[in-house]
Amino acid sequence: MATVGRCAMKNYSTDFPKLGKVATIQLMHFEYDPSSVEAKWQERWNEAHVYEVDLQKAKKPYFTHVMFPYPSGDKLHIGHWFNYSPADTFARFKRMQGYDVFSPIGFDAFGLPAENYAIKTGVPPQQSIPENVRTMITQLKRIGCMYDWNRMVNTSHPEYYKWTQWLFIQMFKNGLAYKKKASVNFCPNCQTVLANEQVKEGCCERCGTPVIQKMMEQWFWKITQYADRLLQGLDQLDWPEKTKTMQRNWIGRKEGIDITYAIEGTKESVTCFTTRPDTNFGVTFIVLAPEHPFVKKILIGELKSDHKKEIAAYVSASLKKTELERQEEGMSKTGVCTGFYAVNNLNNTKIPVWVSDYVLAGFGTGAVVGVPGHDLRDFQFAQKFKLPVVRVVVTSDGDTSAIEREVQVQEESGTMINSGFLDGLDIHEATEKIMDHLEEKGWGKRIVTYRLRDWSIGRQRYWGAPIPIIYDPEGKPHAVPEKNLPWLLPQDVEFKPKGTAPLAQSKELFARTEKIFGKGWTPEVDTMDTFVCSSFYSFMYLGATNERGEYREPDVTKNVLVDPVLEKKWMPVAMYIGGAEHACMHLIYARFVTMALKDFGFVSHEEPFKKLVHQGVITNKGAKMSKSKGNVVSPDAFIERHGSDVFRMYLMFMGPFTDGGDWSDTGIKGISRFIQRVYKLIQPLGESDKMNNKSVQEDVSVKRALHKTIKQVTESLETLHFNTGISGLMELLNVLEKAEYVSVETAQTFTKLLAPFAPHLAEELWEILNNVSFRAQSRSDTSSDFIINKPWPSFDPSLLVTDTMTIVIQVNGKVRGDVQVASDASKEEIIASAKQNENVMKYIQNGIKKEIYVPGKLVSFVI
RNA sequence: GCCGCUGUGGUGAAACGGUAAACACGGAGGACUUAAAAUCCUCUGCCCGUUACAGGGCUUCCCAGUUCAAGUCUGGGCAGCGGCACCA
Repeated sequence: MATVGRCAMKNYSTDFPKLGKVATIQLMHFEYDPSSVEAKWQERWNEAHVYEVDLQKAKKPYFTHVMFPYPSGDKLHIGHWFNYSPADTFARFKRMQGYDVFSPIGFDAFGLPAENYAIKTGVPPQQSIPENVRTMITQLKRIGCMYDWNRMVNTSHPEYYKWTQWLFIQMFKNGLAYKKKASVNFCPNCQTVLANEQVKEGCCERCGTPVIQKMMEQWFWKITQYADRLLQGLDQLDWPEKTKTMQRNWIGRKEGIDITYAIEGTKESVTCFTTRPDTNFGVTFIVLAPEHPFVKKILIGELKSDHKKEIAAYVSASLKKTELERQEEGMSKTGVCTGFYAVNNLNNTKIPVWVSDYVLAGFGTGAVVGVPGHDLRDFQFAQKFKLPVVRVVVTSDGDTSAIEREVQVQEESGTMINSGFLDGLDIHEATEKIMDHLEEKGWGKRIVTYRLRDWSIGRQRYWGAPIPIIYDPEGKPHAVPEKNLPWLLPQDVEFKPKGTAPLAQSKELFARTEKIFGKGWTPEVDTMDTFVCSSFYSFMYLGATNERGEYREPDVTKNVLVDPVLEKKWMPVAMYIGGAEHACMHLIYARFVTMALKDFGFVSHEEPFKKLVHQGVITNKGAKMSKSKGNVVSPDAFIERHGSDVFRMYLMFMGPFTDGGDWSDTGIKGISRFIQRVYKLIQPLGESDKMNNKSVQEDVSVKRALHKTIKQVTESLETLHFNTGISGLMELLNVLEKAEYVSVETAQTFTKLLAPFAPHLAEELWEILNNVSFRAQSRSDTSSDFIINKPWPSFDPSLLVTDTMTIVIQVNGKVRGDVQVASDASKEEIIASAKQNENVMKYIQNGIKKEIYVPGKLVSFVI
């Protein structure tokens, strides 16, 4: 129809509608044109700085943000929208509830995704990243989120990364950063070391290449020192249980004992870690990891072994295997005998010492006792190499070993046999008793182990914050003095990875180091893992001052990472929203760094995120959307056609926020219709003088429906059930459309309820309704202020009570009818009238055994 | 293998232990239109029954249990998803 866009062209001025328009308006078919209206309000919000918060003056601080994106070359995809728009709806709701909501956004601009994009396009990251950031800012602004753009952060900006470097220096000074030669995960494709957390199923988290183990001199941060605190802190957090469990499992605290065995005919001993010392009488062999020091001594000839050749071949072969190959070998065990024997002091038996790569160098002591009677892996090893199997536990069903059924069962209960002084004891009692015994004799020592490894933070890549370390001519590391920060990322390097750290090629970096520190001094050439940059960015938001990524406190020598007053006031983040995939990466690093910063005295809180929510994943035909699969759905076409409001509402309406779901655009029409219908209902109110007609009264049922909706939408938003919130608004719209008369007050309240979901349309309608109110001189909300600054409506509980109510009648649990009664009817009256129901009477003829009345709900007869 | 989550119409989904399927999509029929789109109205879980109304039976992955009453609580299966995994 020709009127498309017509409404969009008028009404933007605050001029009153001309008289005489009323009659024609009712005949016209109005359509809402989102593209111009959304642009208009985005501009006005921007001009009025509505979403900027005065952090000092704010009275009811509410700090919320989403996990910031990395600026790769791709545009914002559905996943971003599914994360950001519901988060924004929640932030708007909180703001209307009267909180000073601080909702910033930034860019995780260092690291592999950004750098890989640069490598692919051949454009250096220092050039392409700012471009991508600019594009993404434009796109983010089109969503219409209430971001405080004055406090944007960008981790690749020197103003930011000097604080990343400052953080490293604090870690170094406090003994939490150290360099050591260790077997580390290495991705041959990305040409860099990876942290344990960044290896998924033996492959690189970023590119999927099988990861290999490499001995390298690397920088680590001592996250293991915080293992127990990271574990305990979880109990206080309002986080999804699933995420807390994942962190608990990742930390993997285990209590056990280190038992030391003398090796016959040598002065050597081997220490094995076990959590099941109760089965120690069943030990028939010992297995060492190929990297174990005892094995090394054999290889260098310090210990004489007849099997040296086989051992050497085995060790070199297994060191070449990738993580994936080790895993794929699965159940088939390999290994070689060393020819040495250990002595089990408990029963004075001689047990052979073997080498096998099913024992991991990095866990426990890198040596285990083989208990083939009660451990599947040991059993398989024993079978393969014809080693004896001894059973020492009888389970309750009389089975001496689960192994007999070819399944590994970690007995939860059972009784000891074949175990000397432990015989007859329950396995738990036996565990305690033998640990006491071993400690008394000096053969063992109770110990707690963790699965958690120290965080390997060095990367042999270009696009990251340089590690602020310099080496003196003796090779001893020193921190770059704070006054020399930012320790700039050199520009004179080829950024494409070649297996060595790109910074090592920088003449400028080496010259700079010698110039400042003297001849013979050299710089560290690794850069930091991007997860270091993102481990403290919430604090950085509080110190950011503008959209260019500059900060309030540029001087790192003052050690003020964040203004302590602001930090106390705003942290921890009240609501943090982002993907569950960060459960054991970013979310554990950020907690560790916050704890360390607290211990160093720079911040007052120990946990960064008080409440955490994960949005679900949007898939396409069941598969995760990814560029490589070519199944990424772009939001652009939908926004072009329906506008941001409709698109974000559709994403919220699709299903529960935390569930995600499979993408399909079949329902977006429903939301688009809803938006049009809302406009069609409310827009004419702004043009007519209908509301001045005092002879027409709004029906009480309309008020009642309105208040029911206020309650429903408020509760839905509080619990992030956006889908049911929207359906509540739809139900109300259905009522309003059928009503003969809708008051301006009702329309205003409806618009407020709509505001967090469809902010642009709500502002538009608010403006329209305010013009009317102003003319009518009858409203208090007459200012031309934004709807986002208006208070969230509250409901009147008395309006939720109706005069009559429907009581359902059940007989033996089956519904047999219902009855209308007055709201204030007594139990007796209600039961009496229930018995009068014609259909019910058929069933209760033979007498009633029991009568149950659930107030306001139902009557249940048992016959 | 271990840990966690999920399972409801043709579809996305609702449902303080209390009328299962709200809201929406899709579908069918109708109105308007030269026509299409858009819009509006009616119907829409399955089966029996009736000209029509009434009625009745069945139904939330499967099997038990608790309860006047179970999608919801308990136990045991099955299926799917996610995390961890040769971790001693």
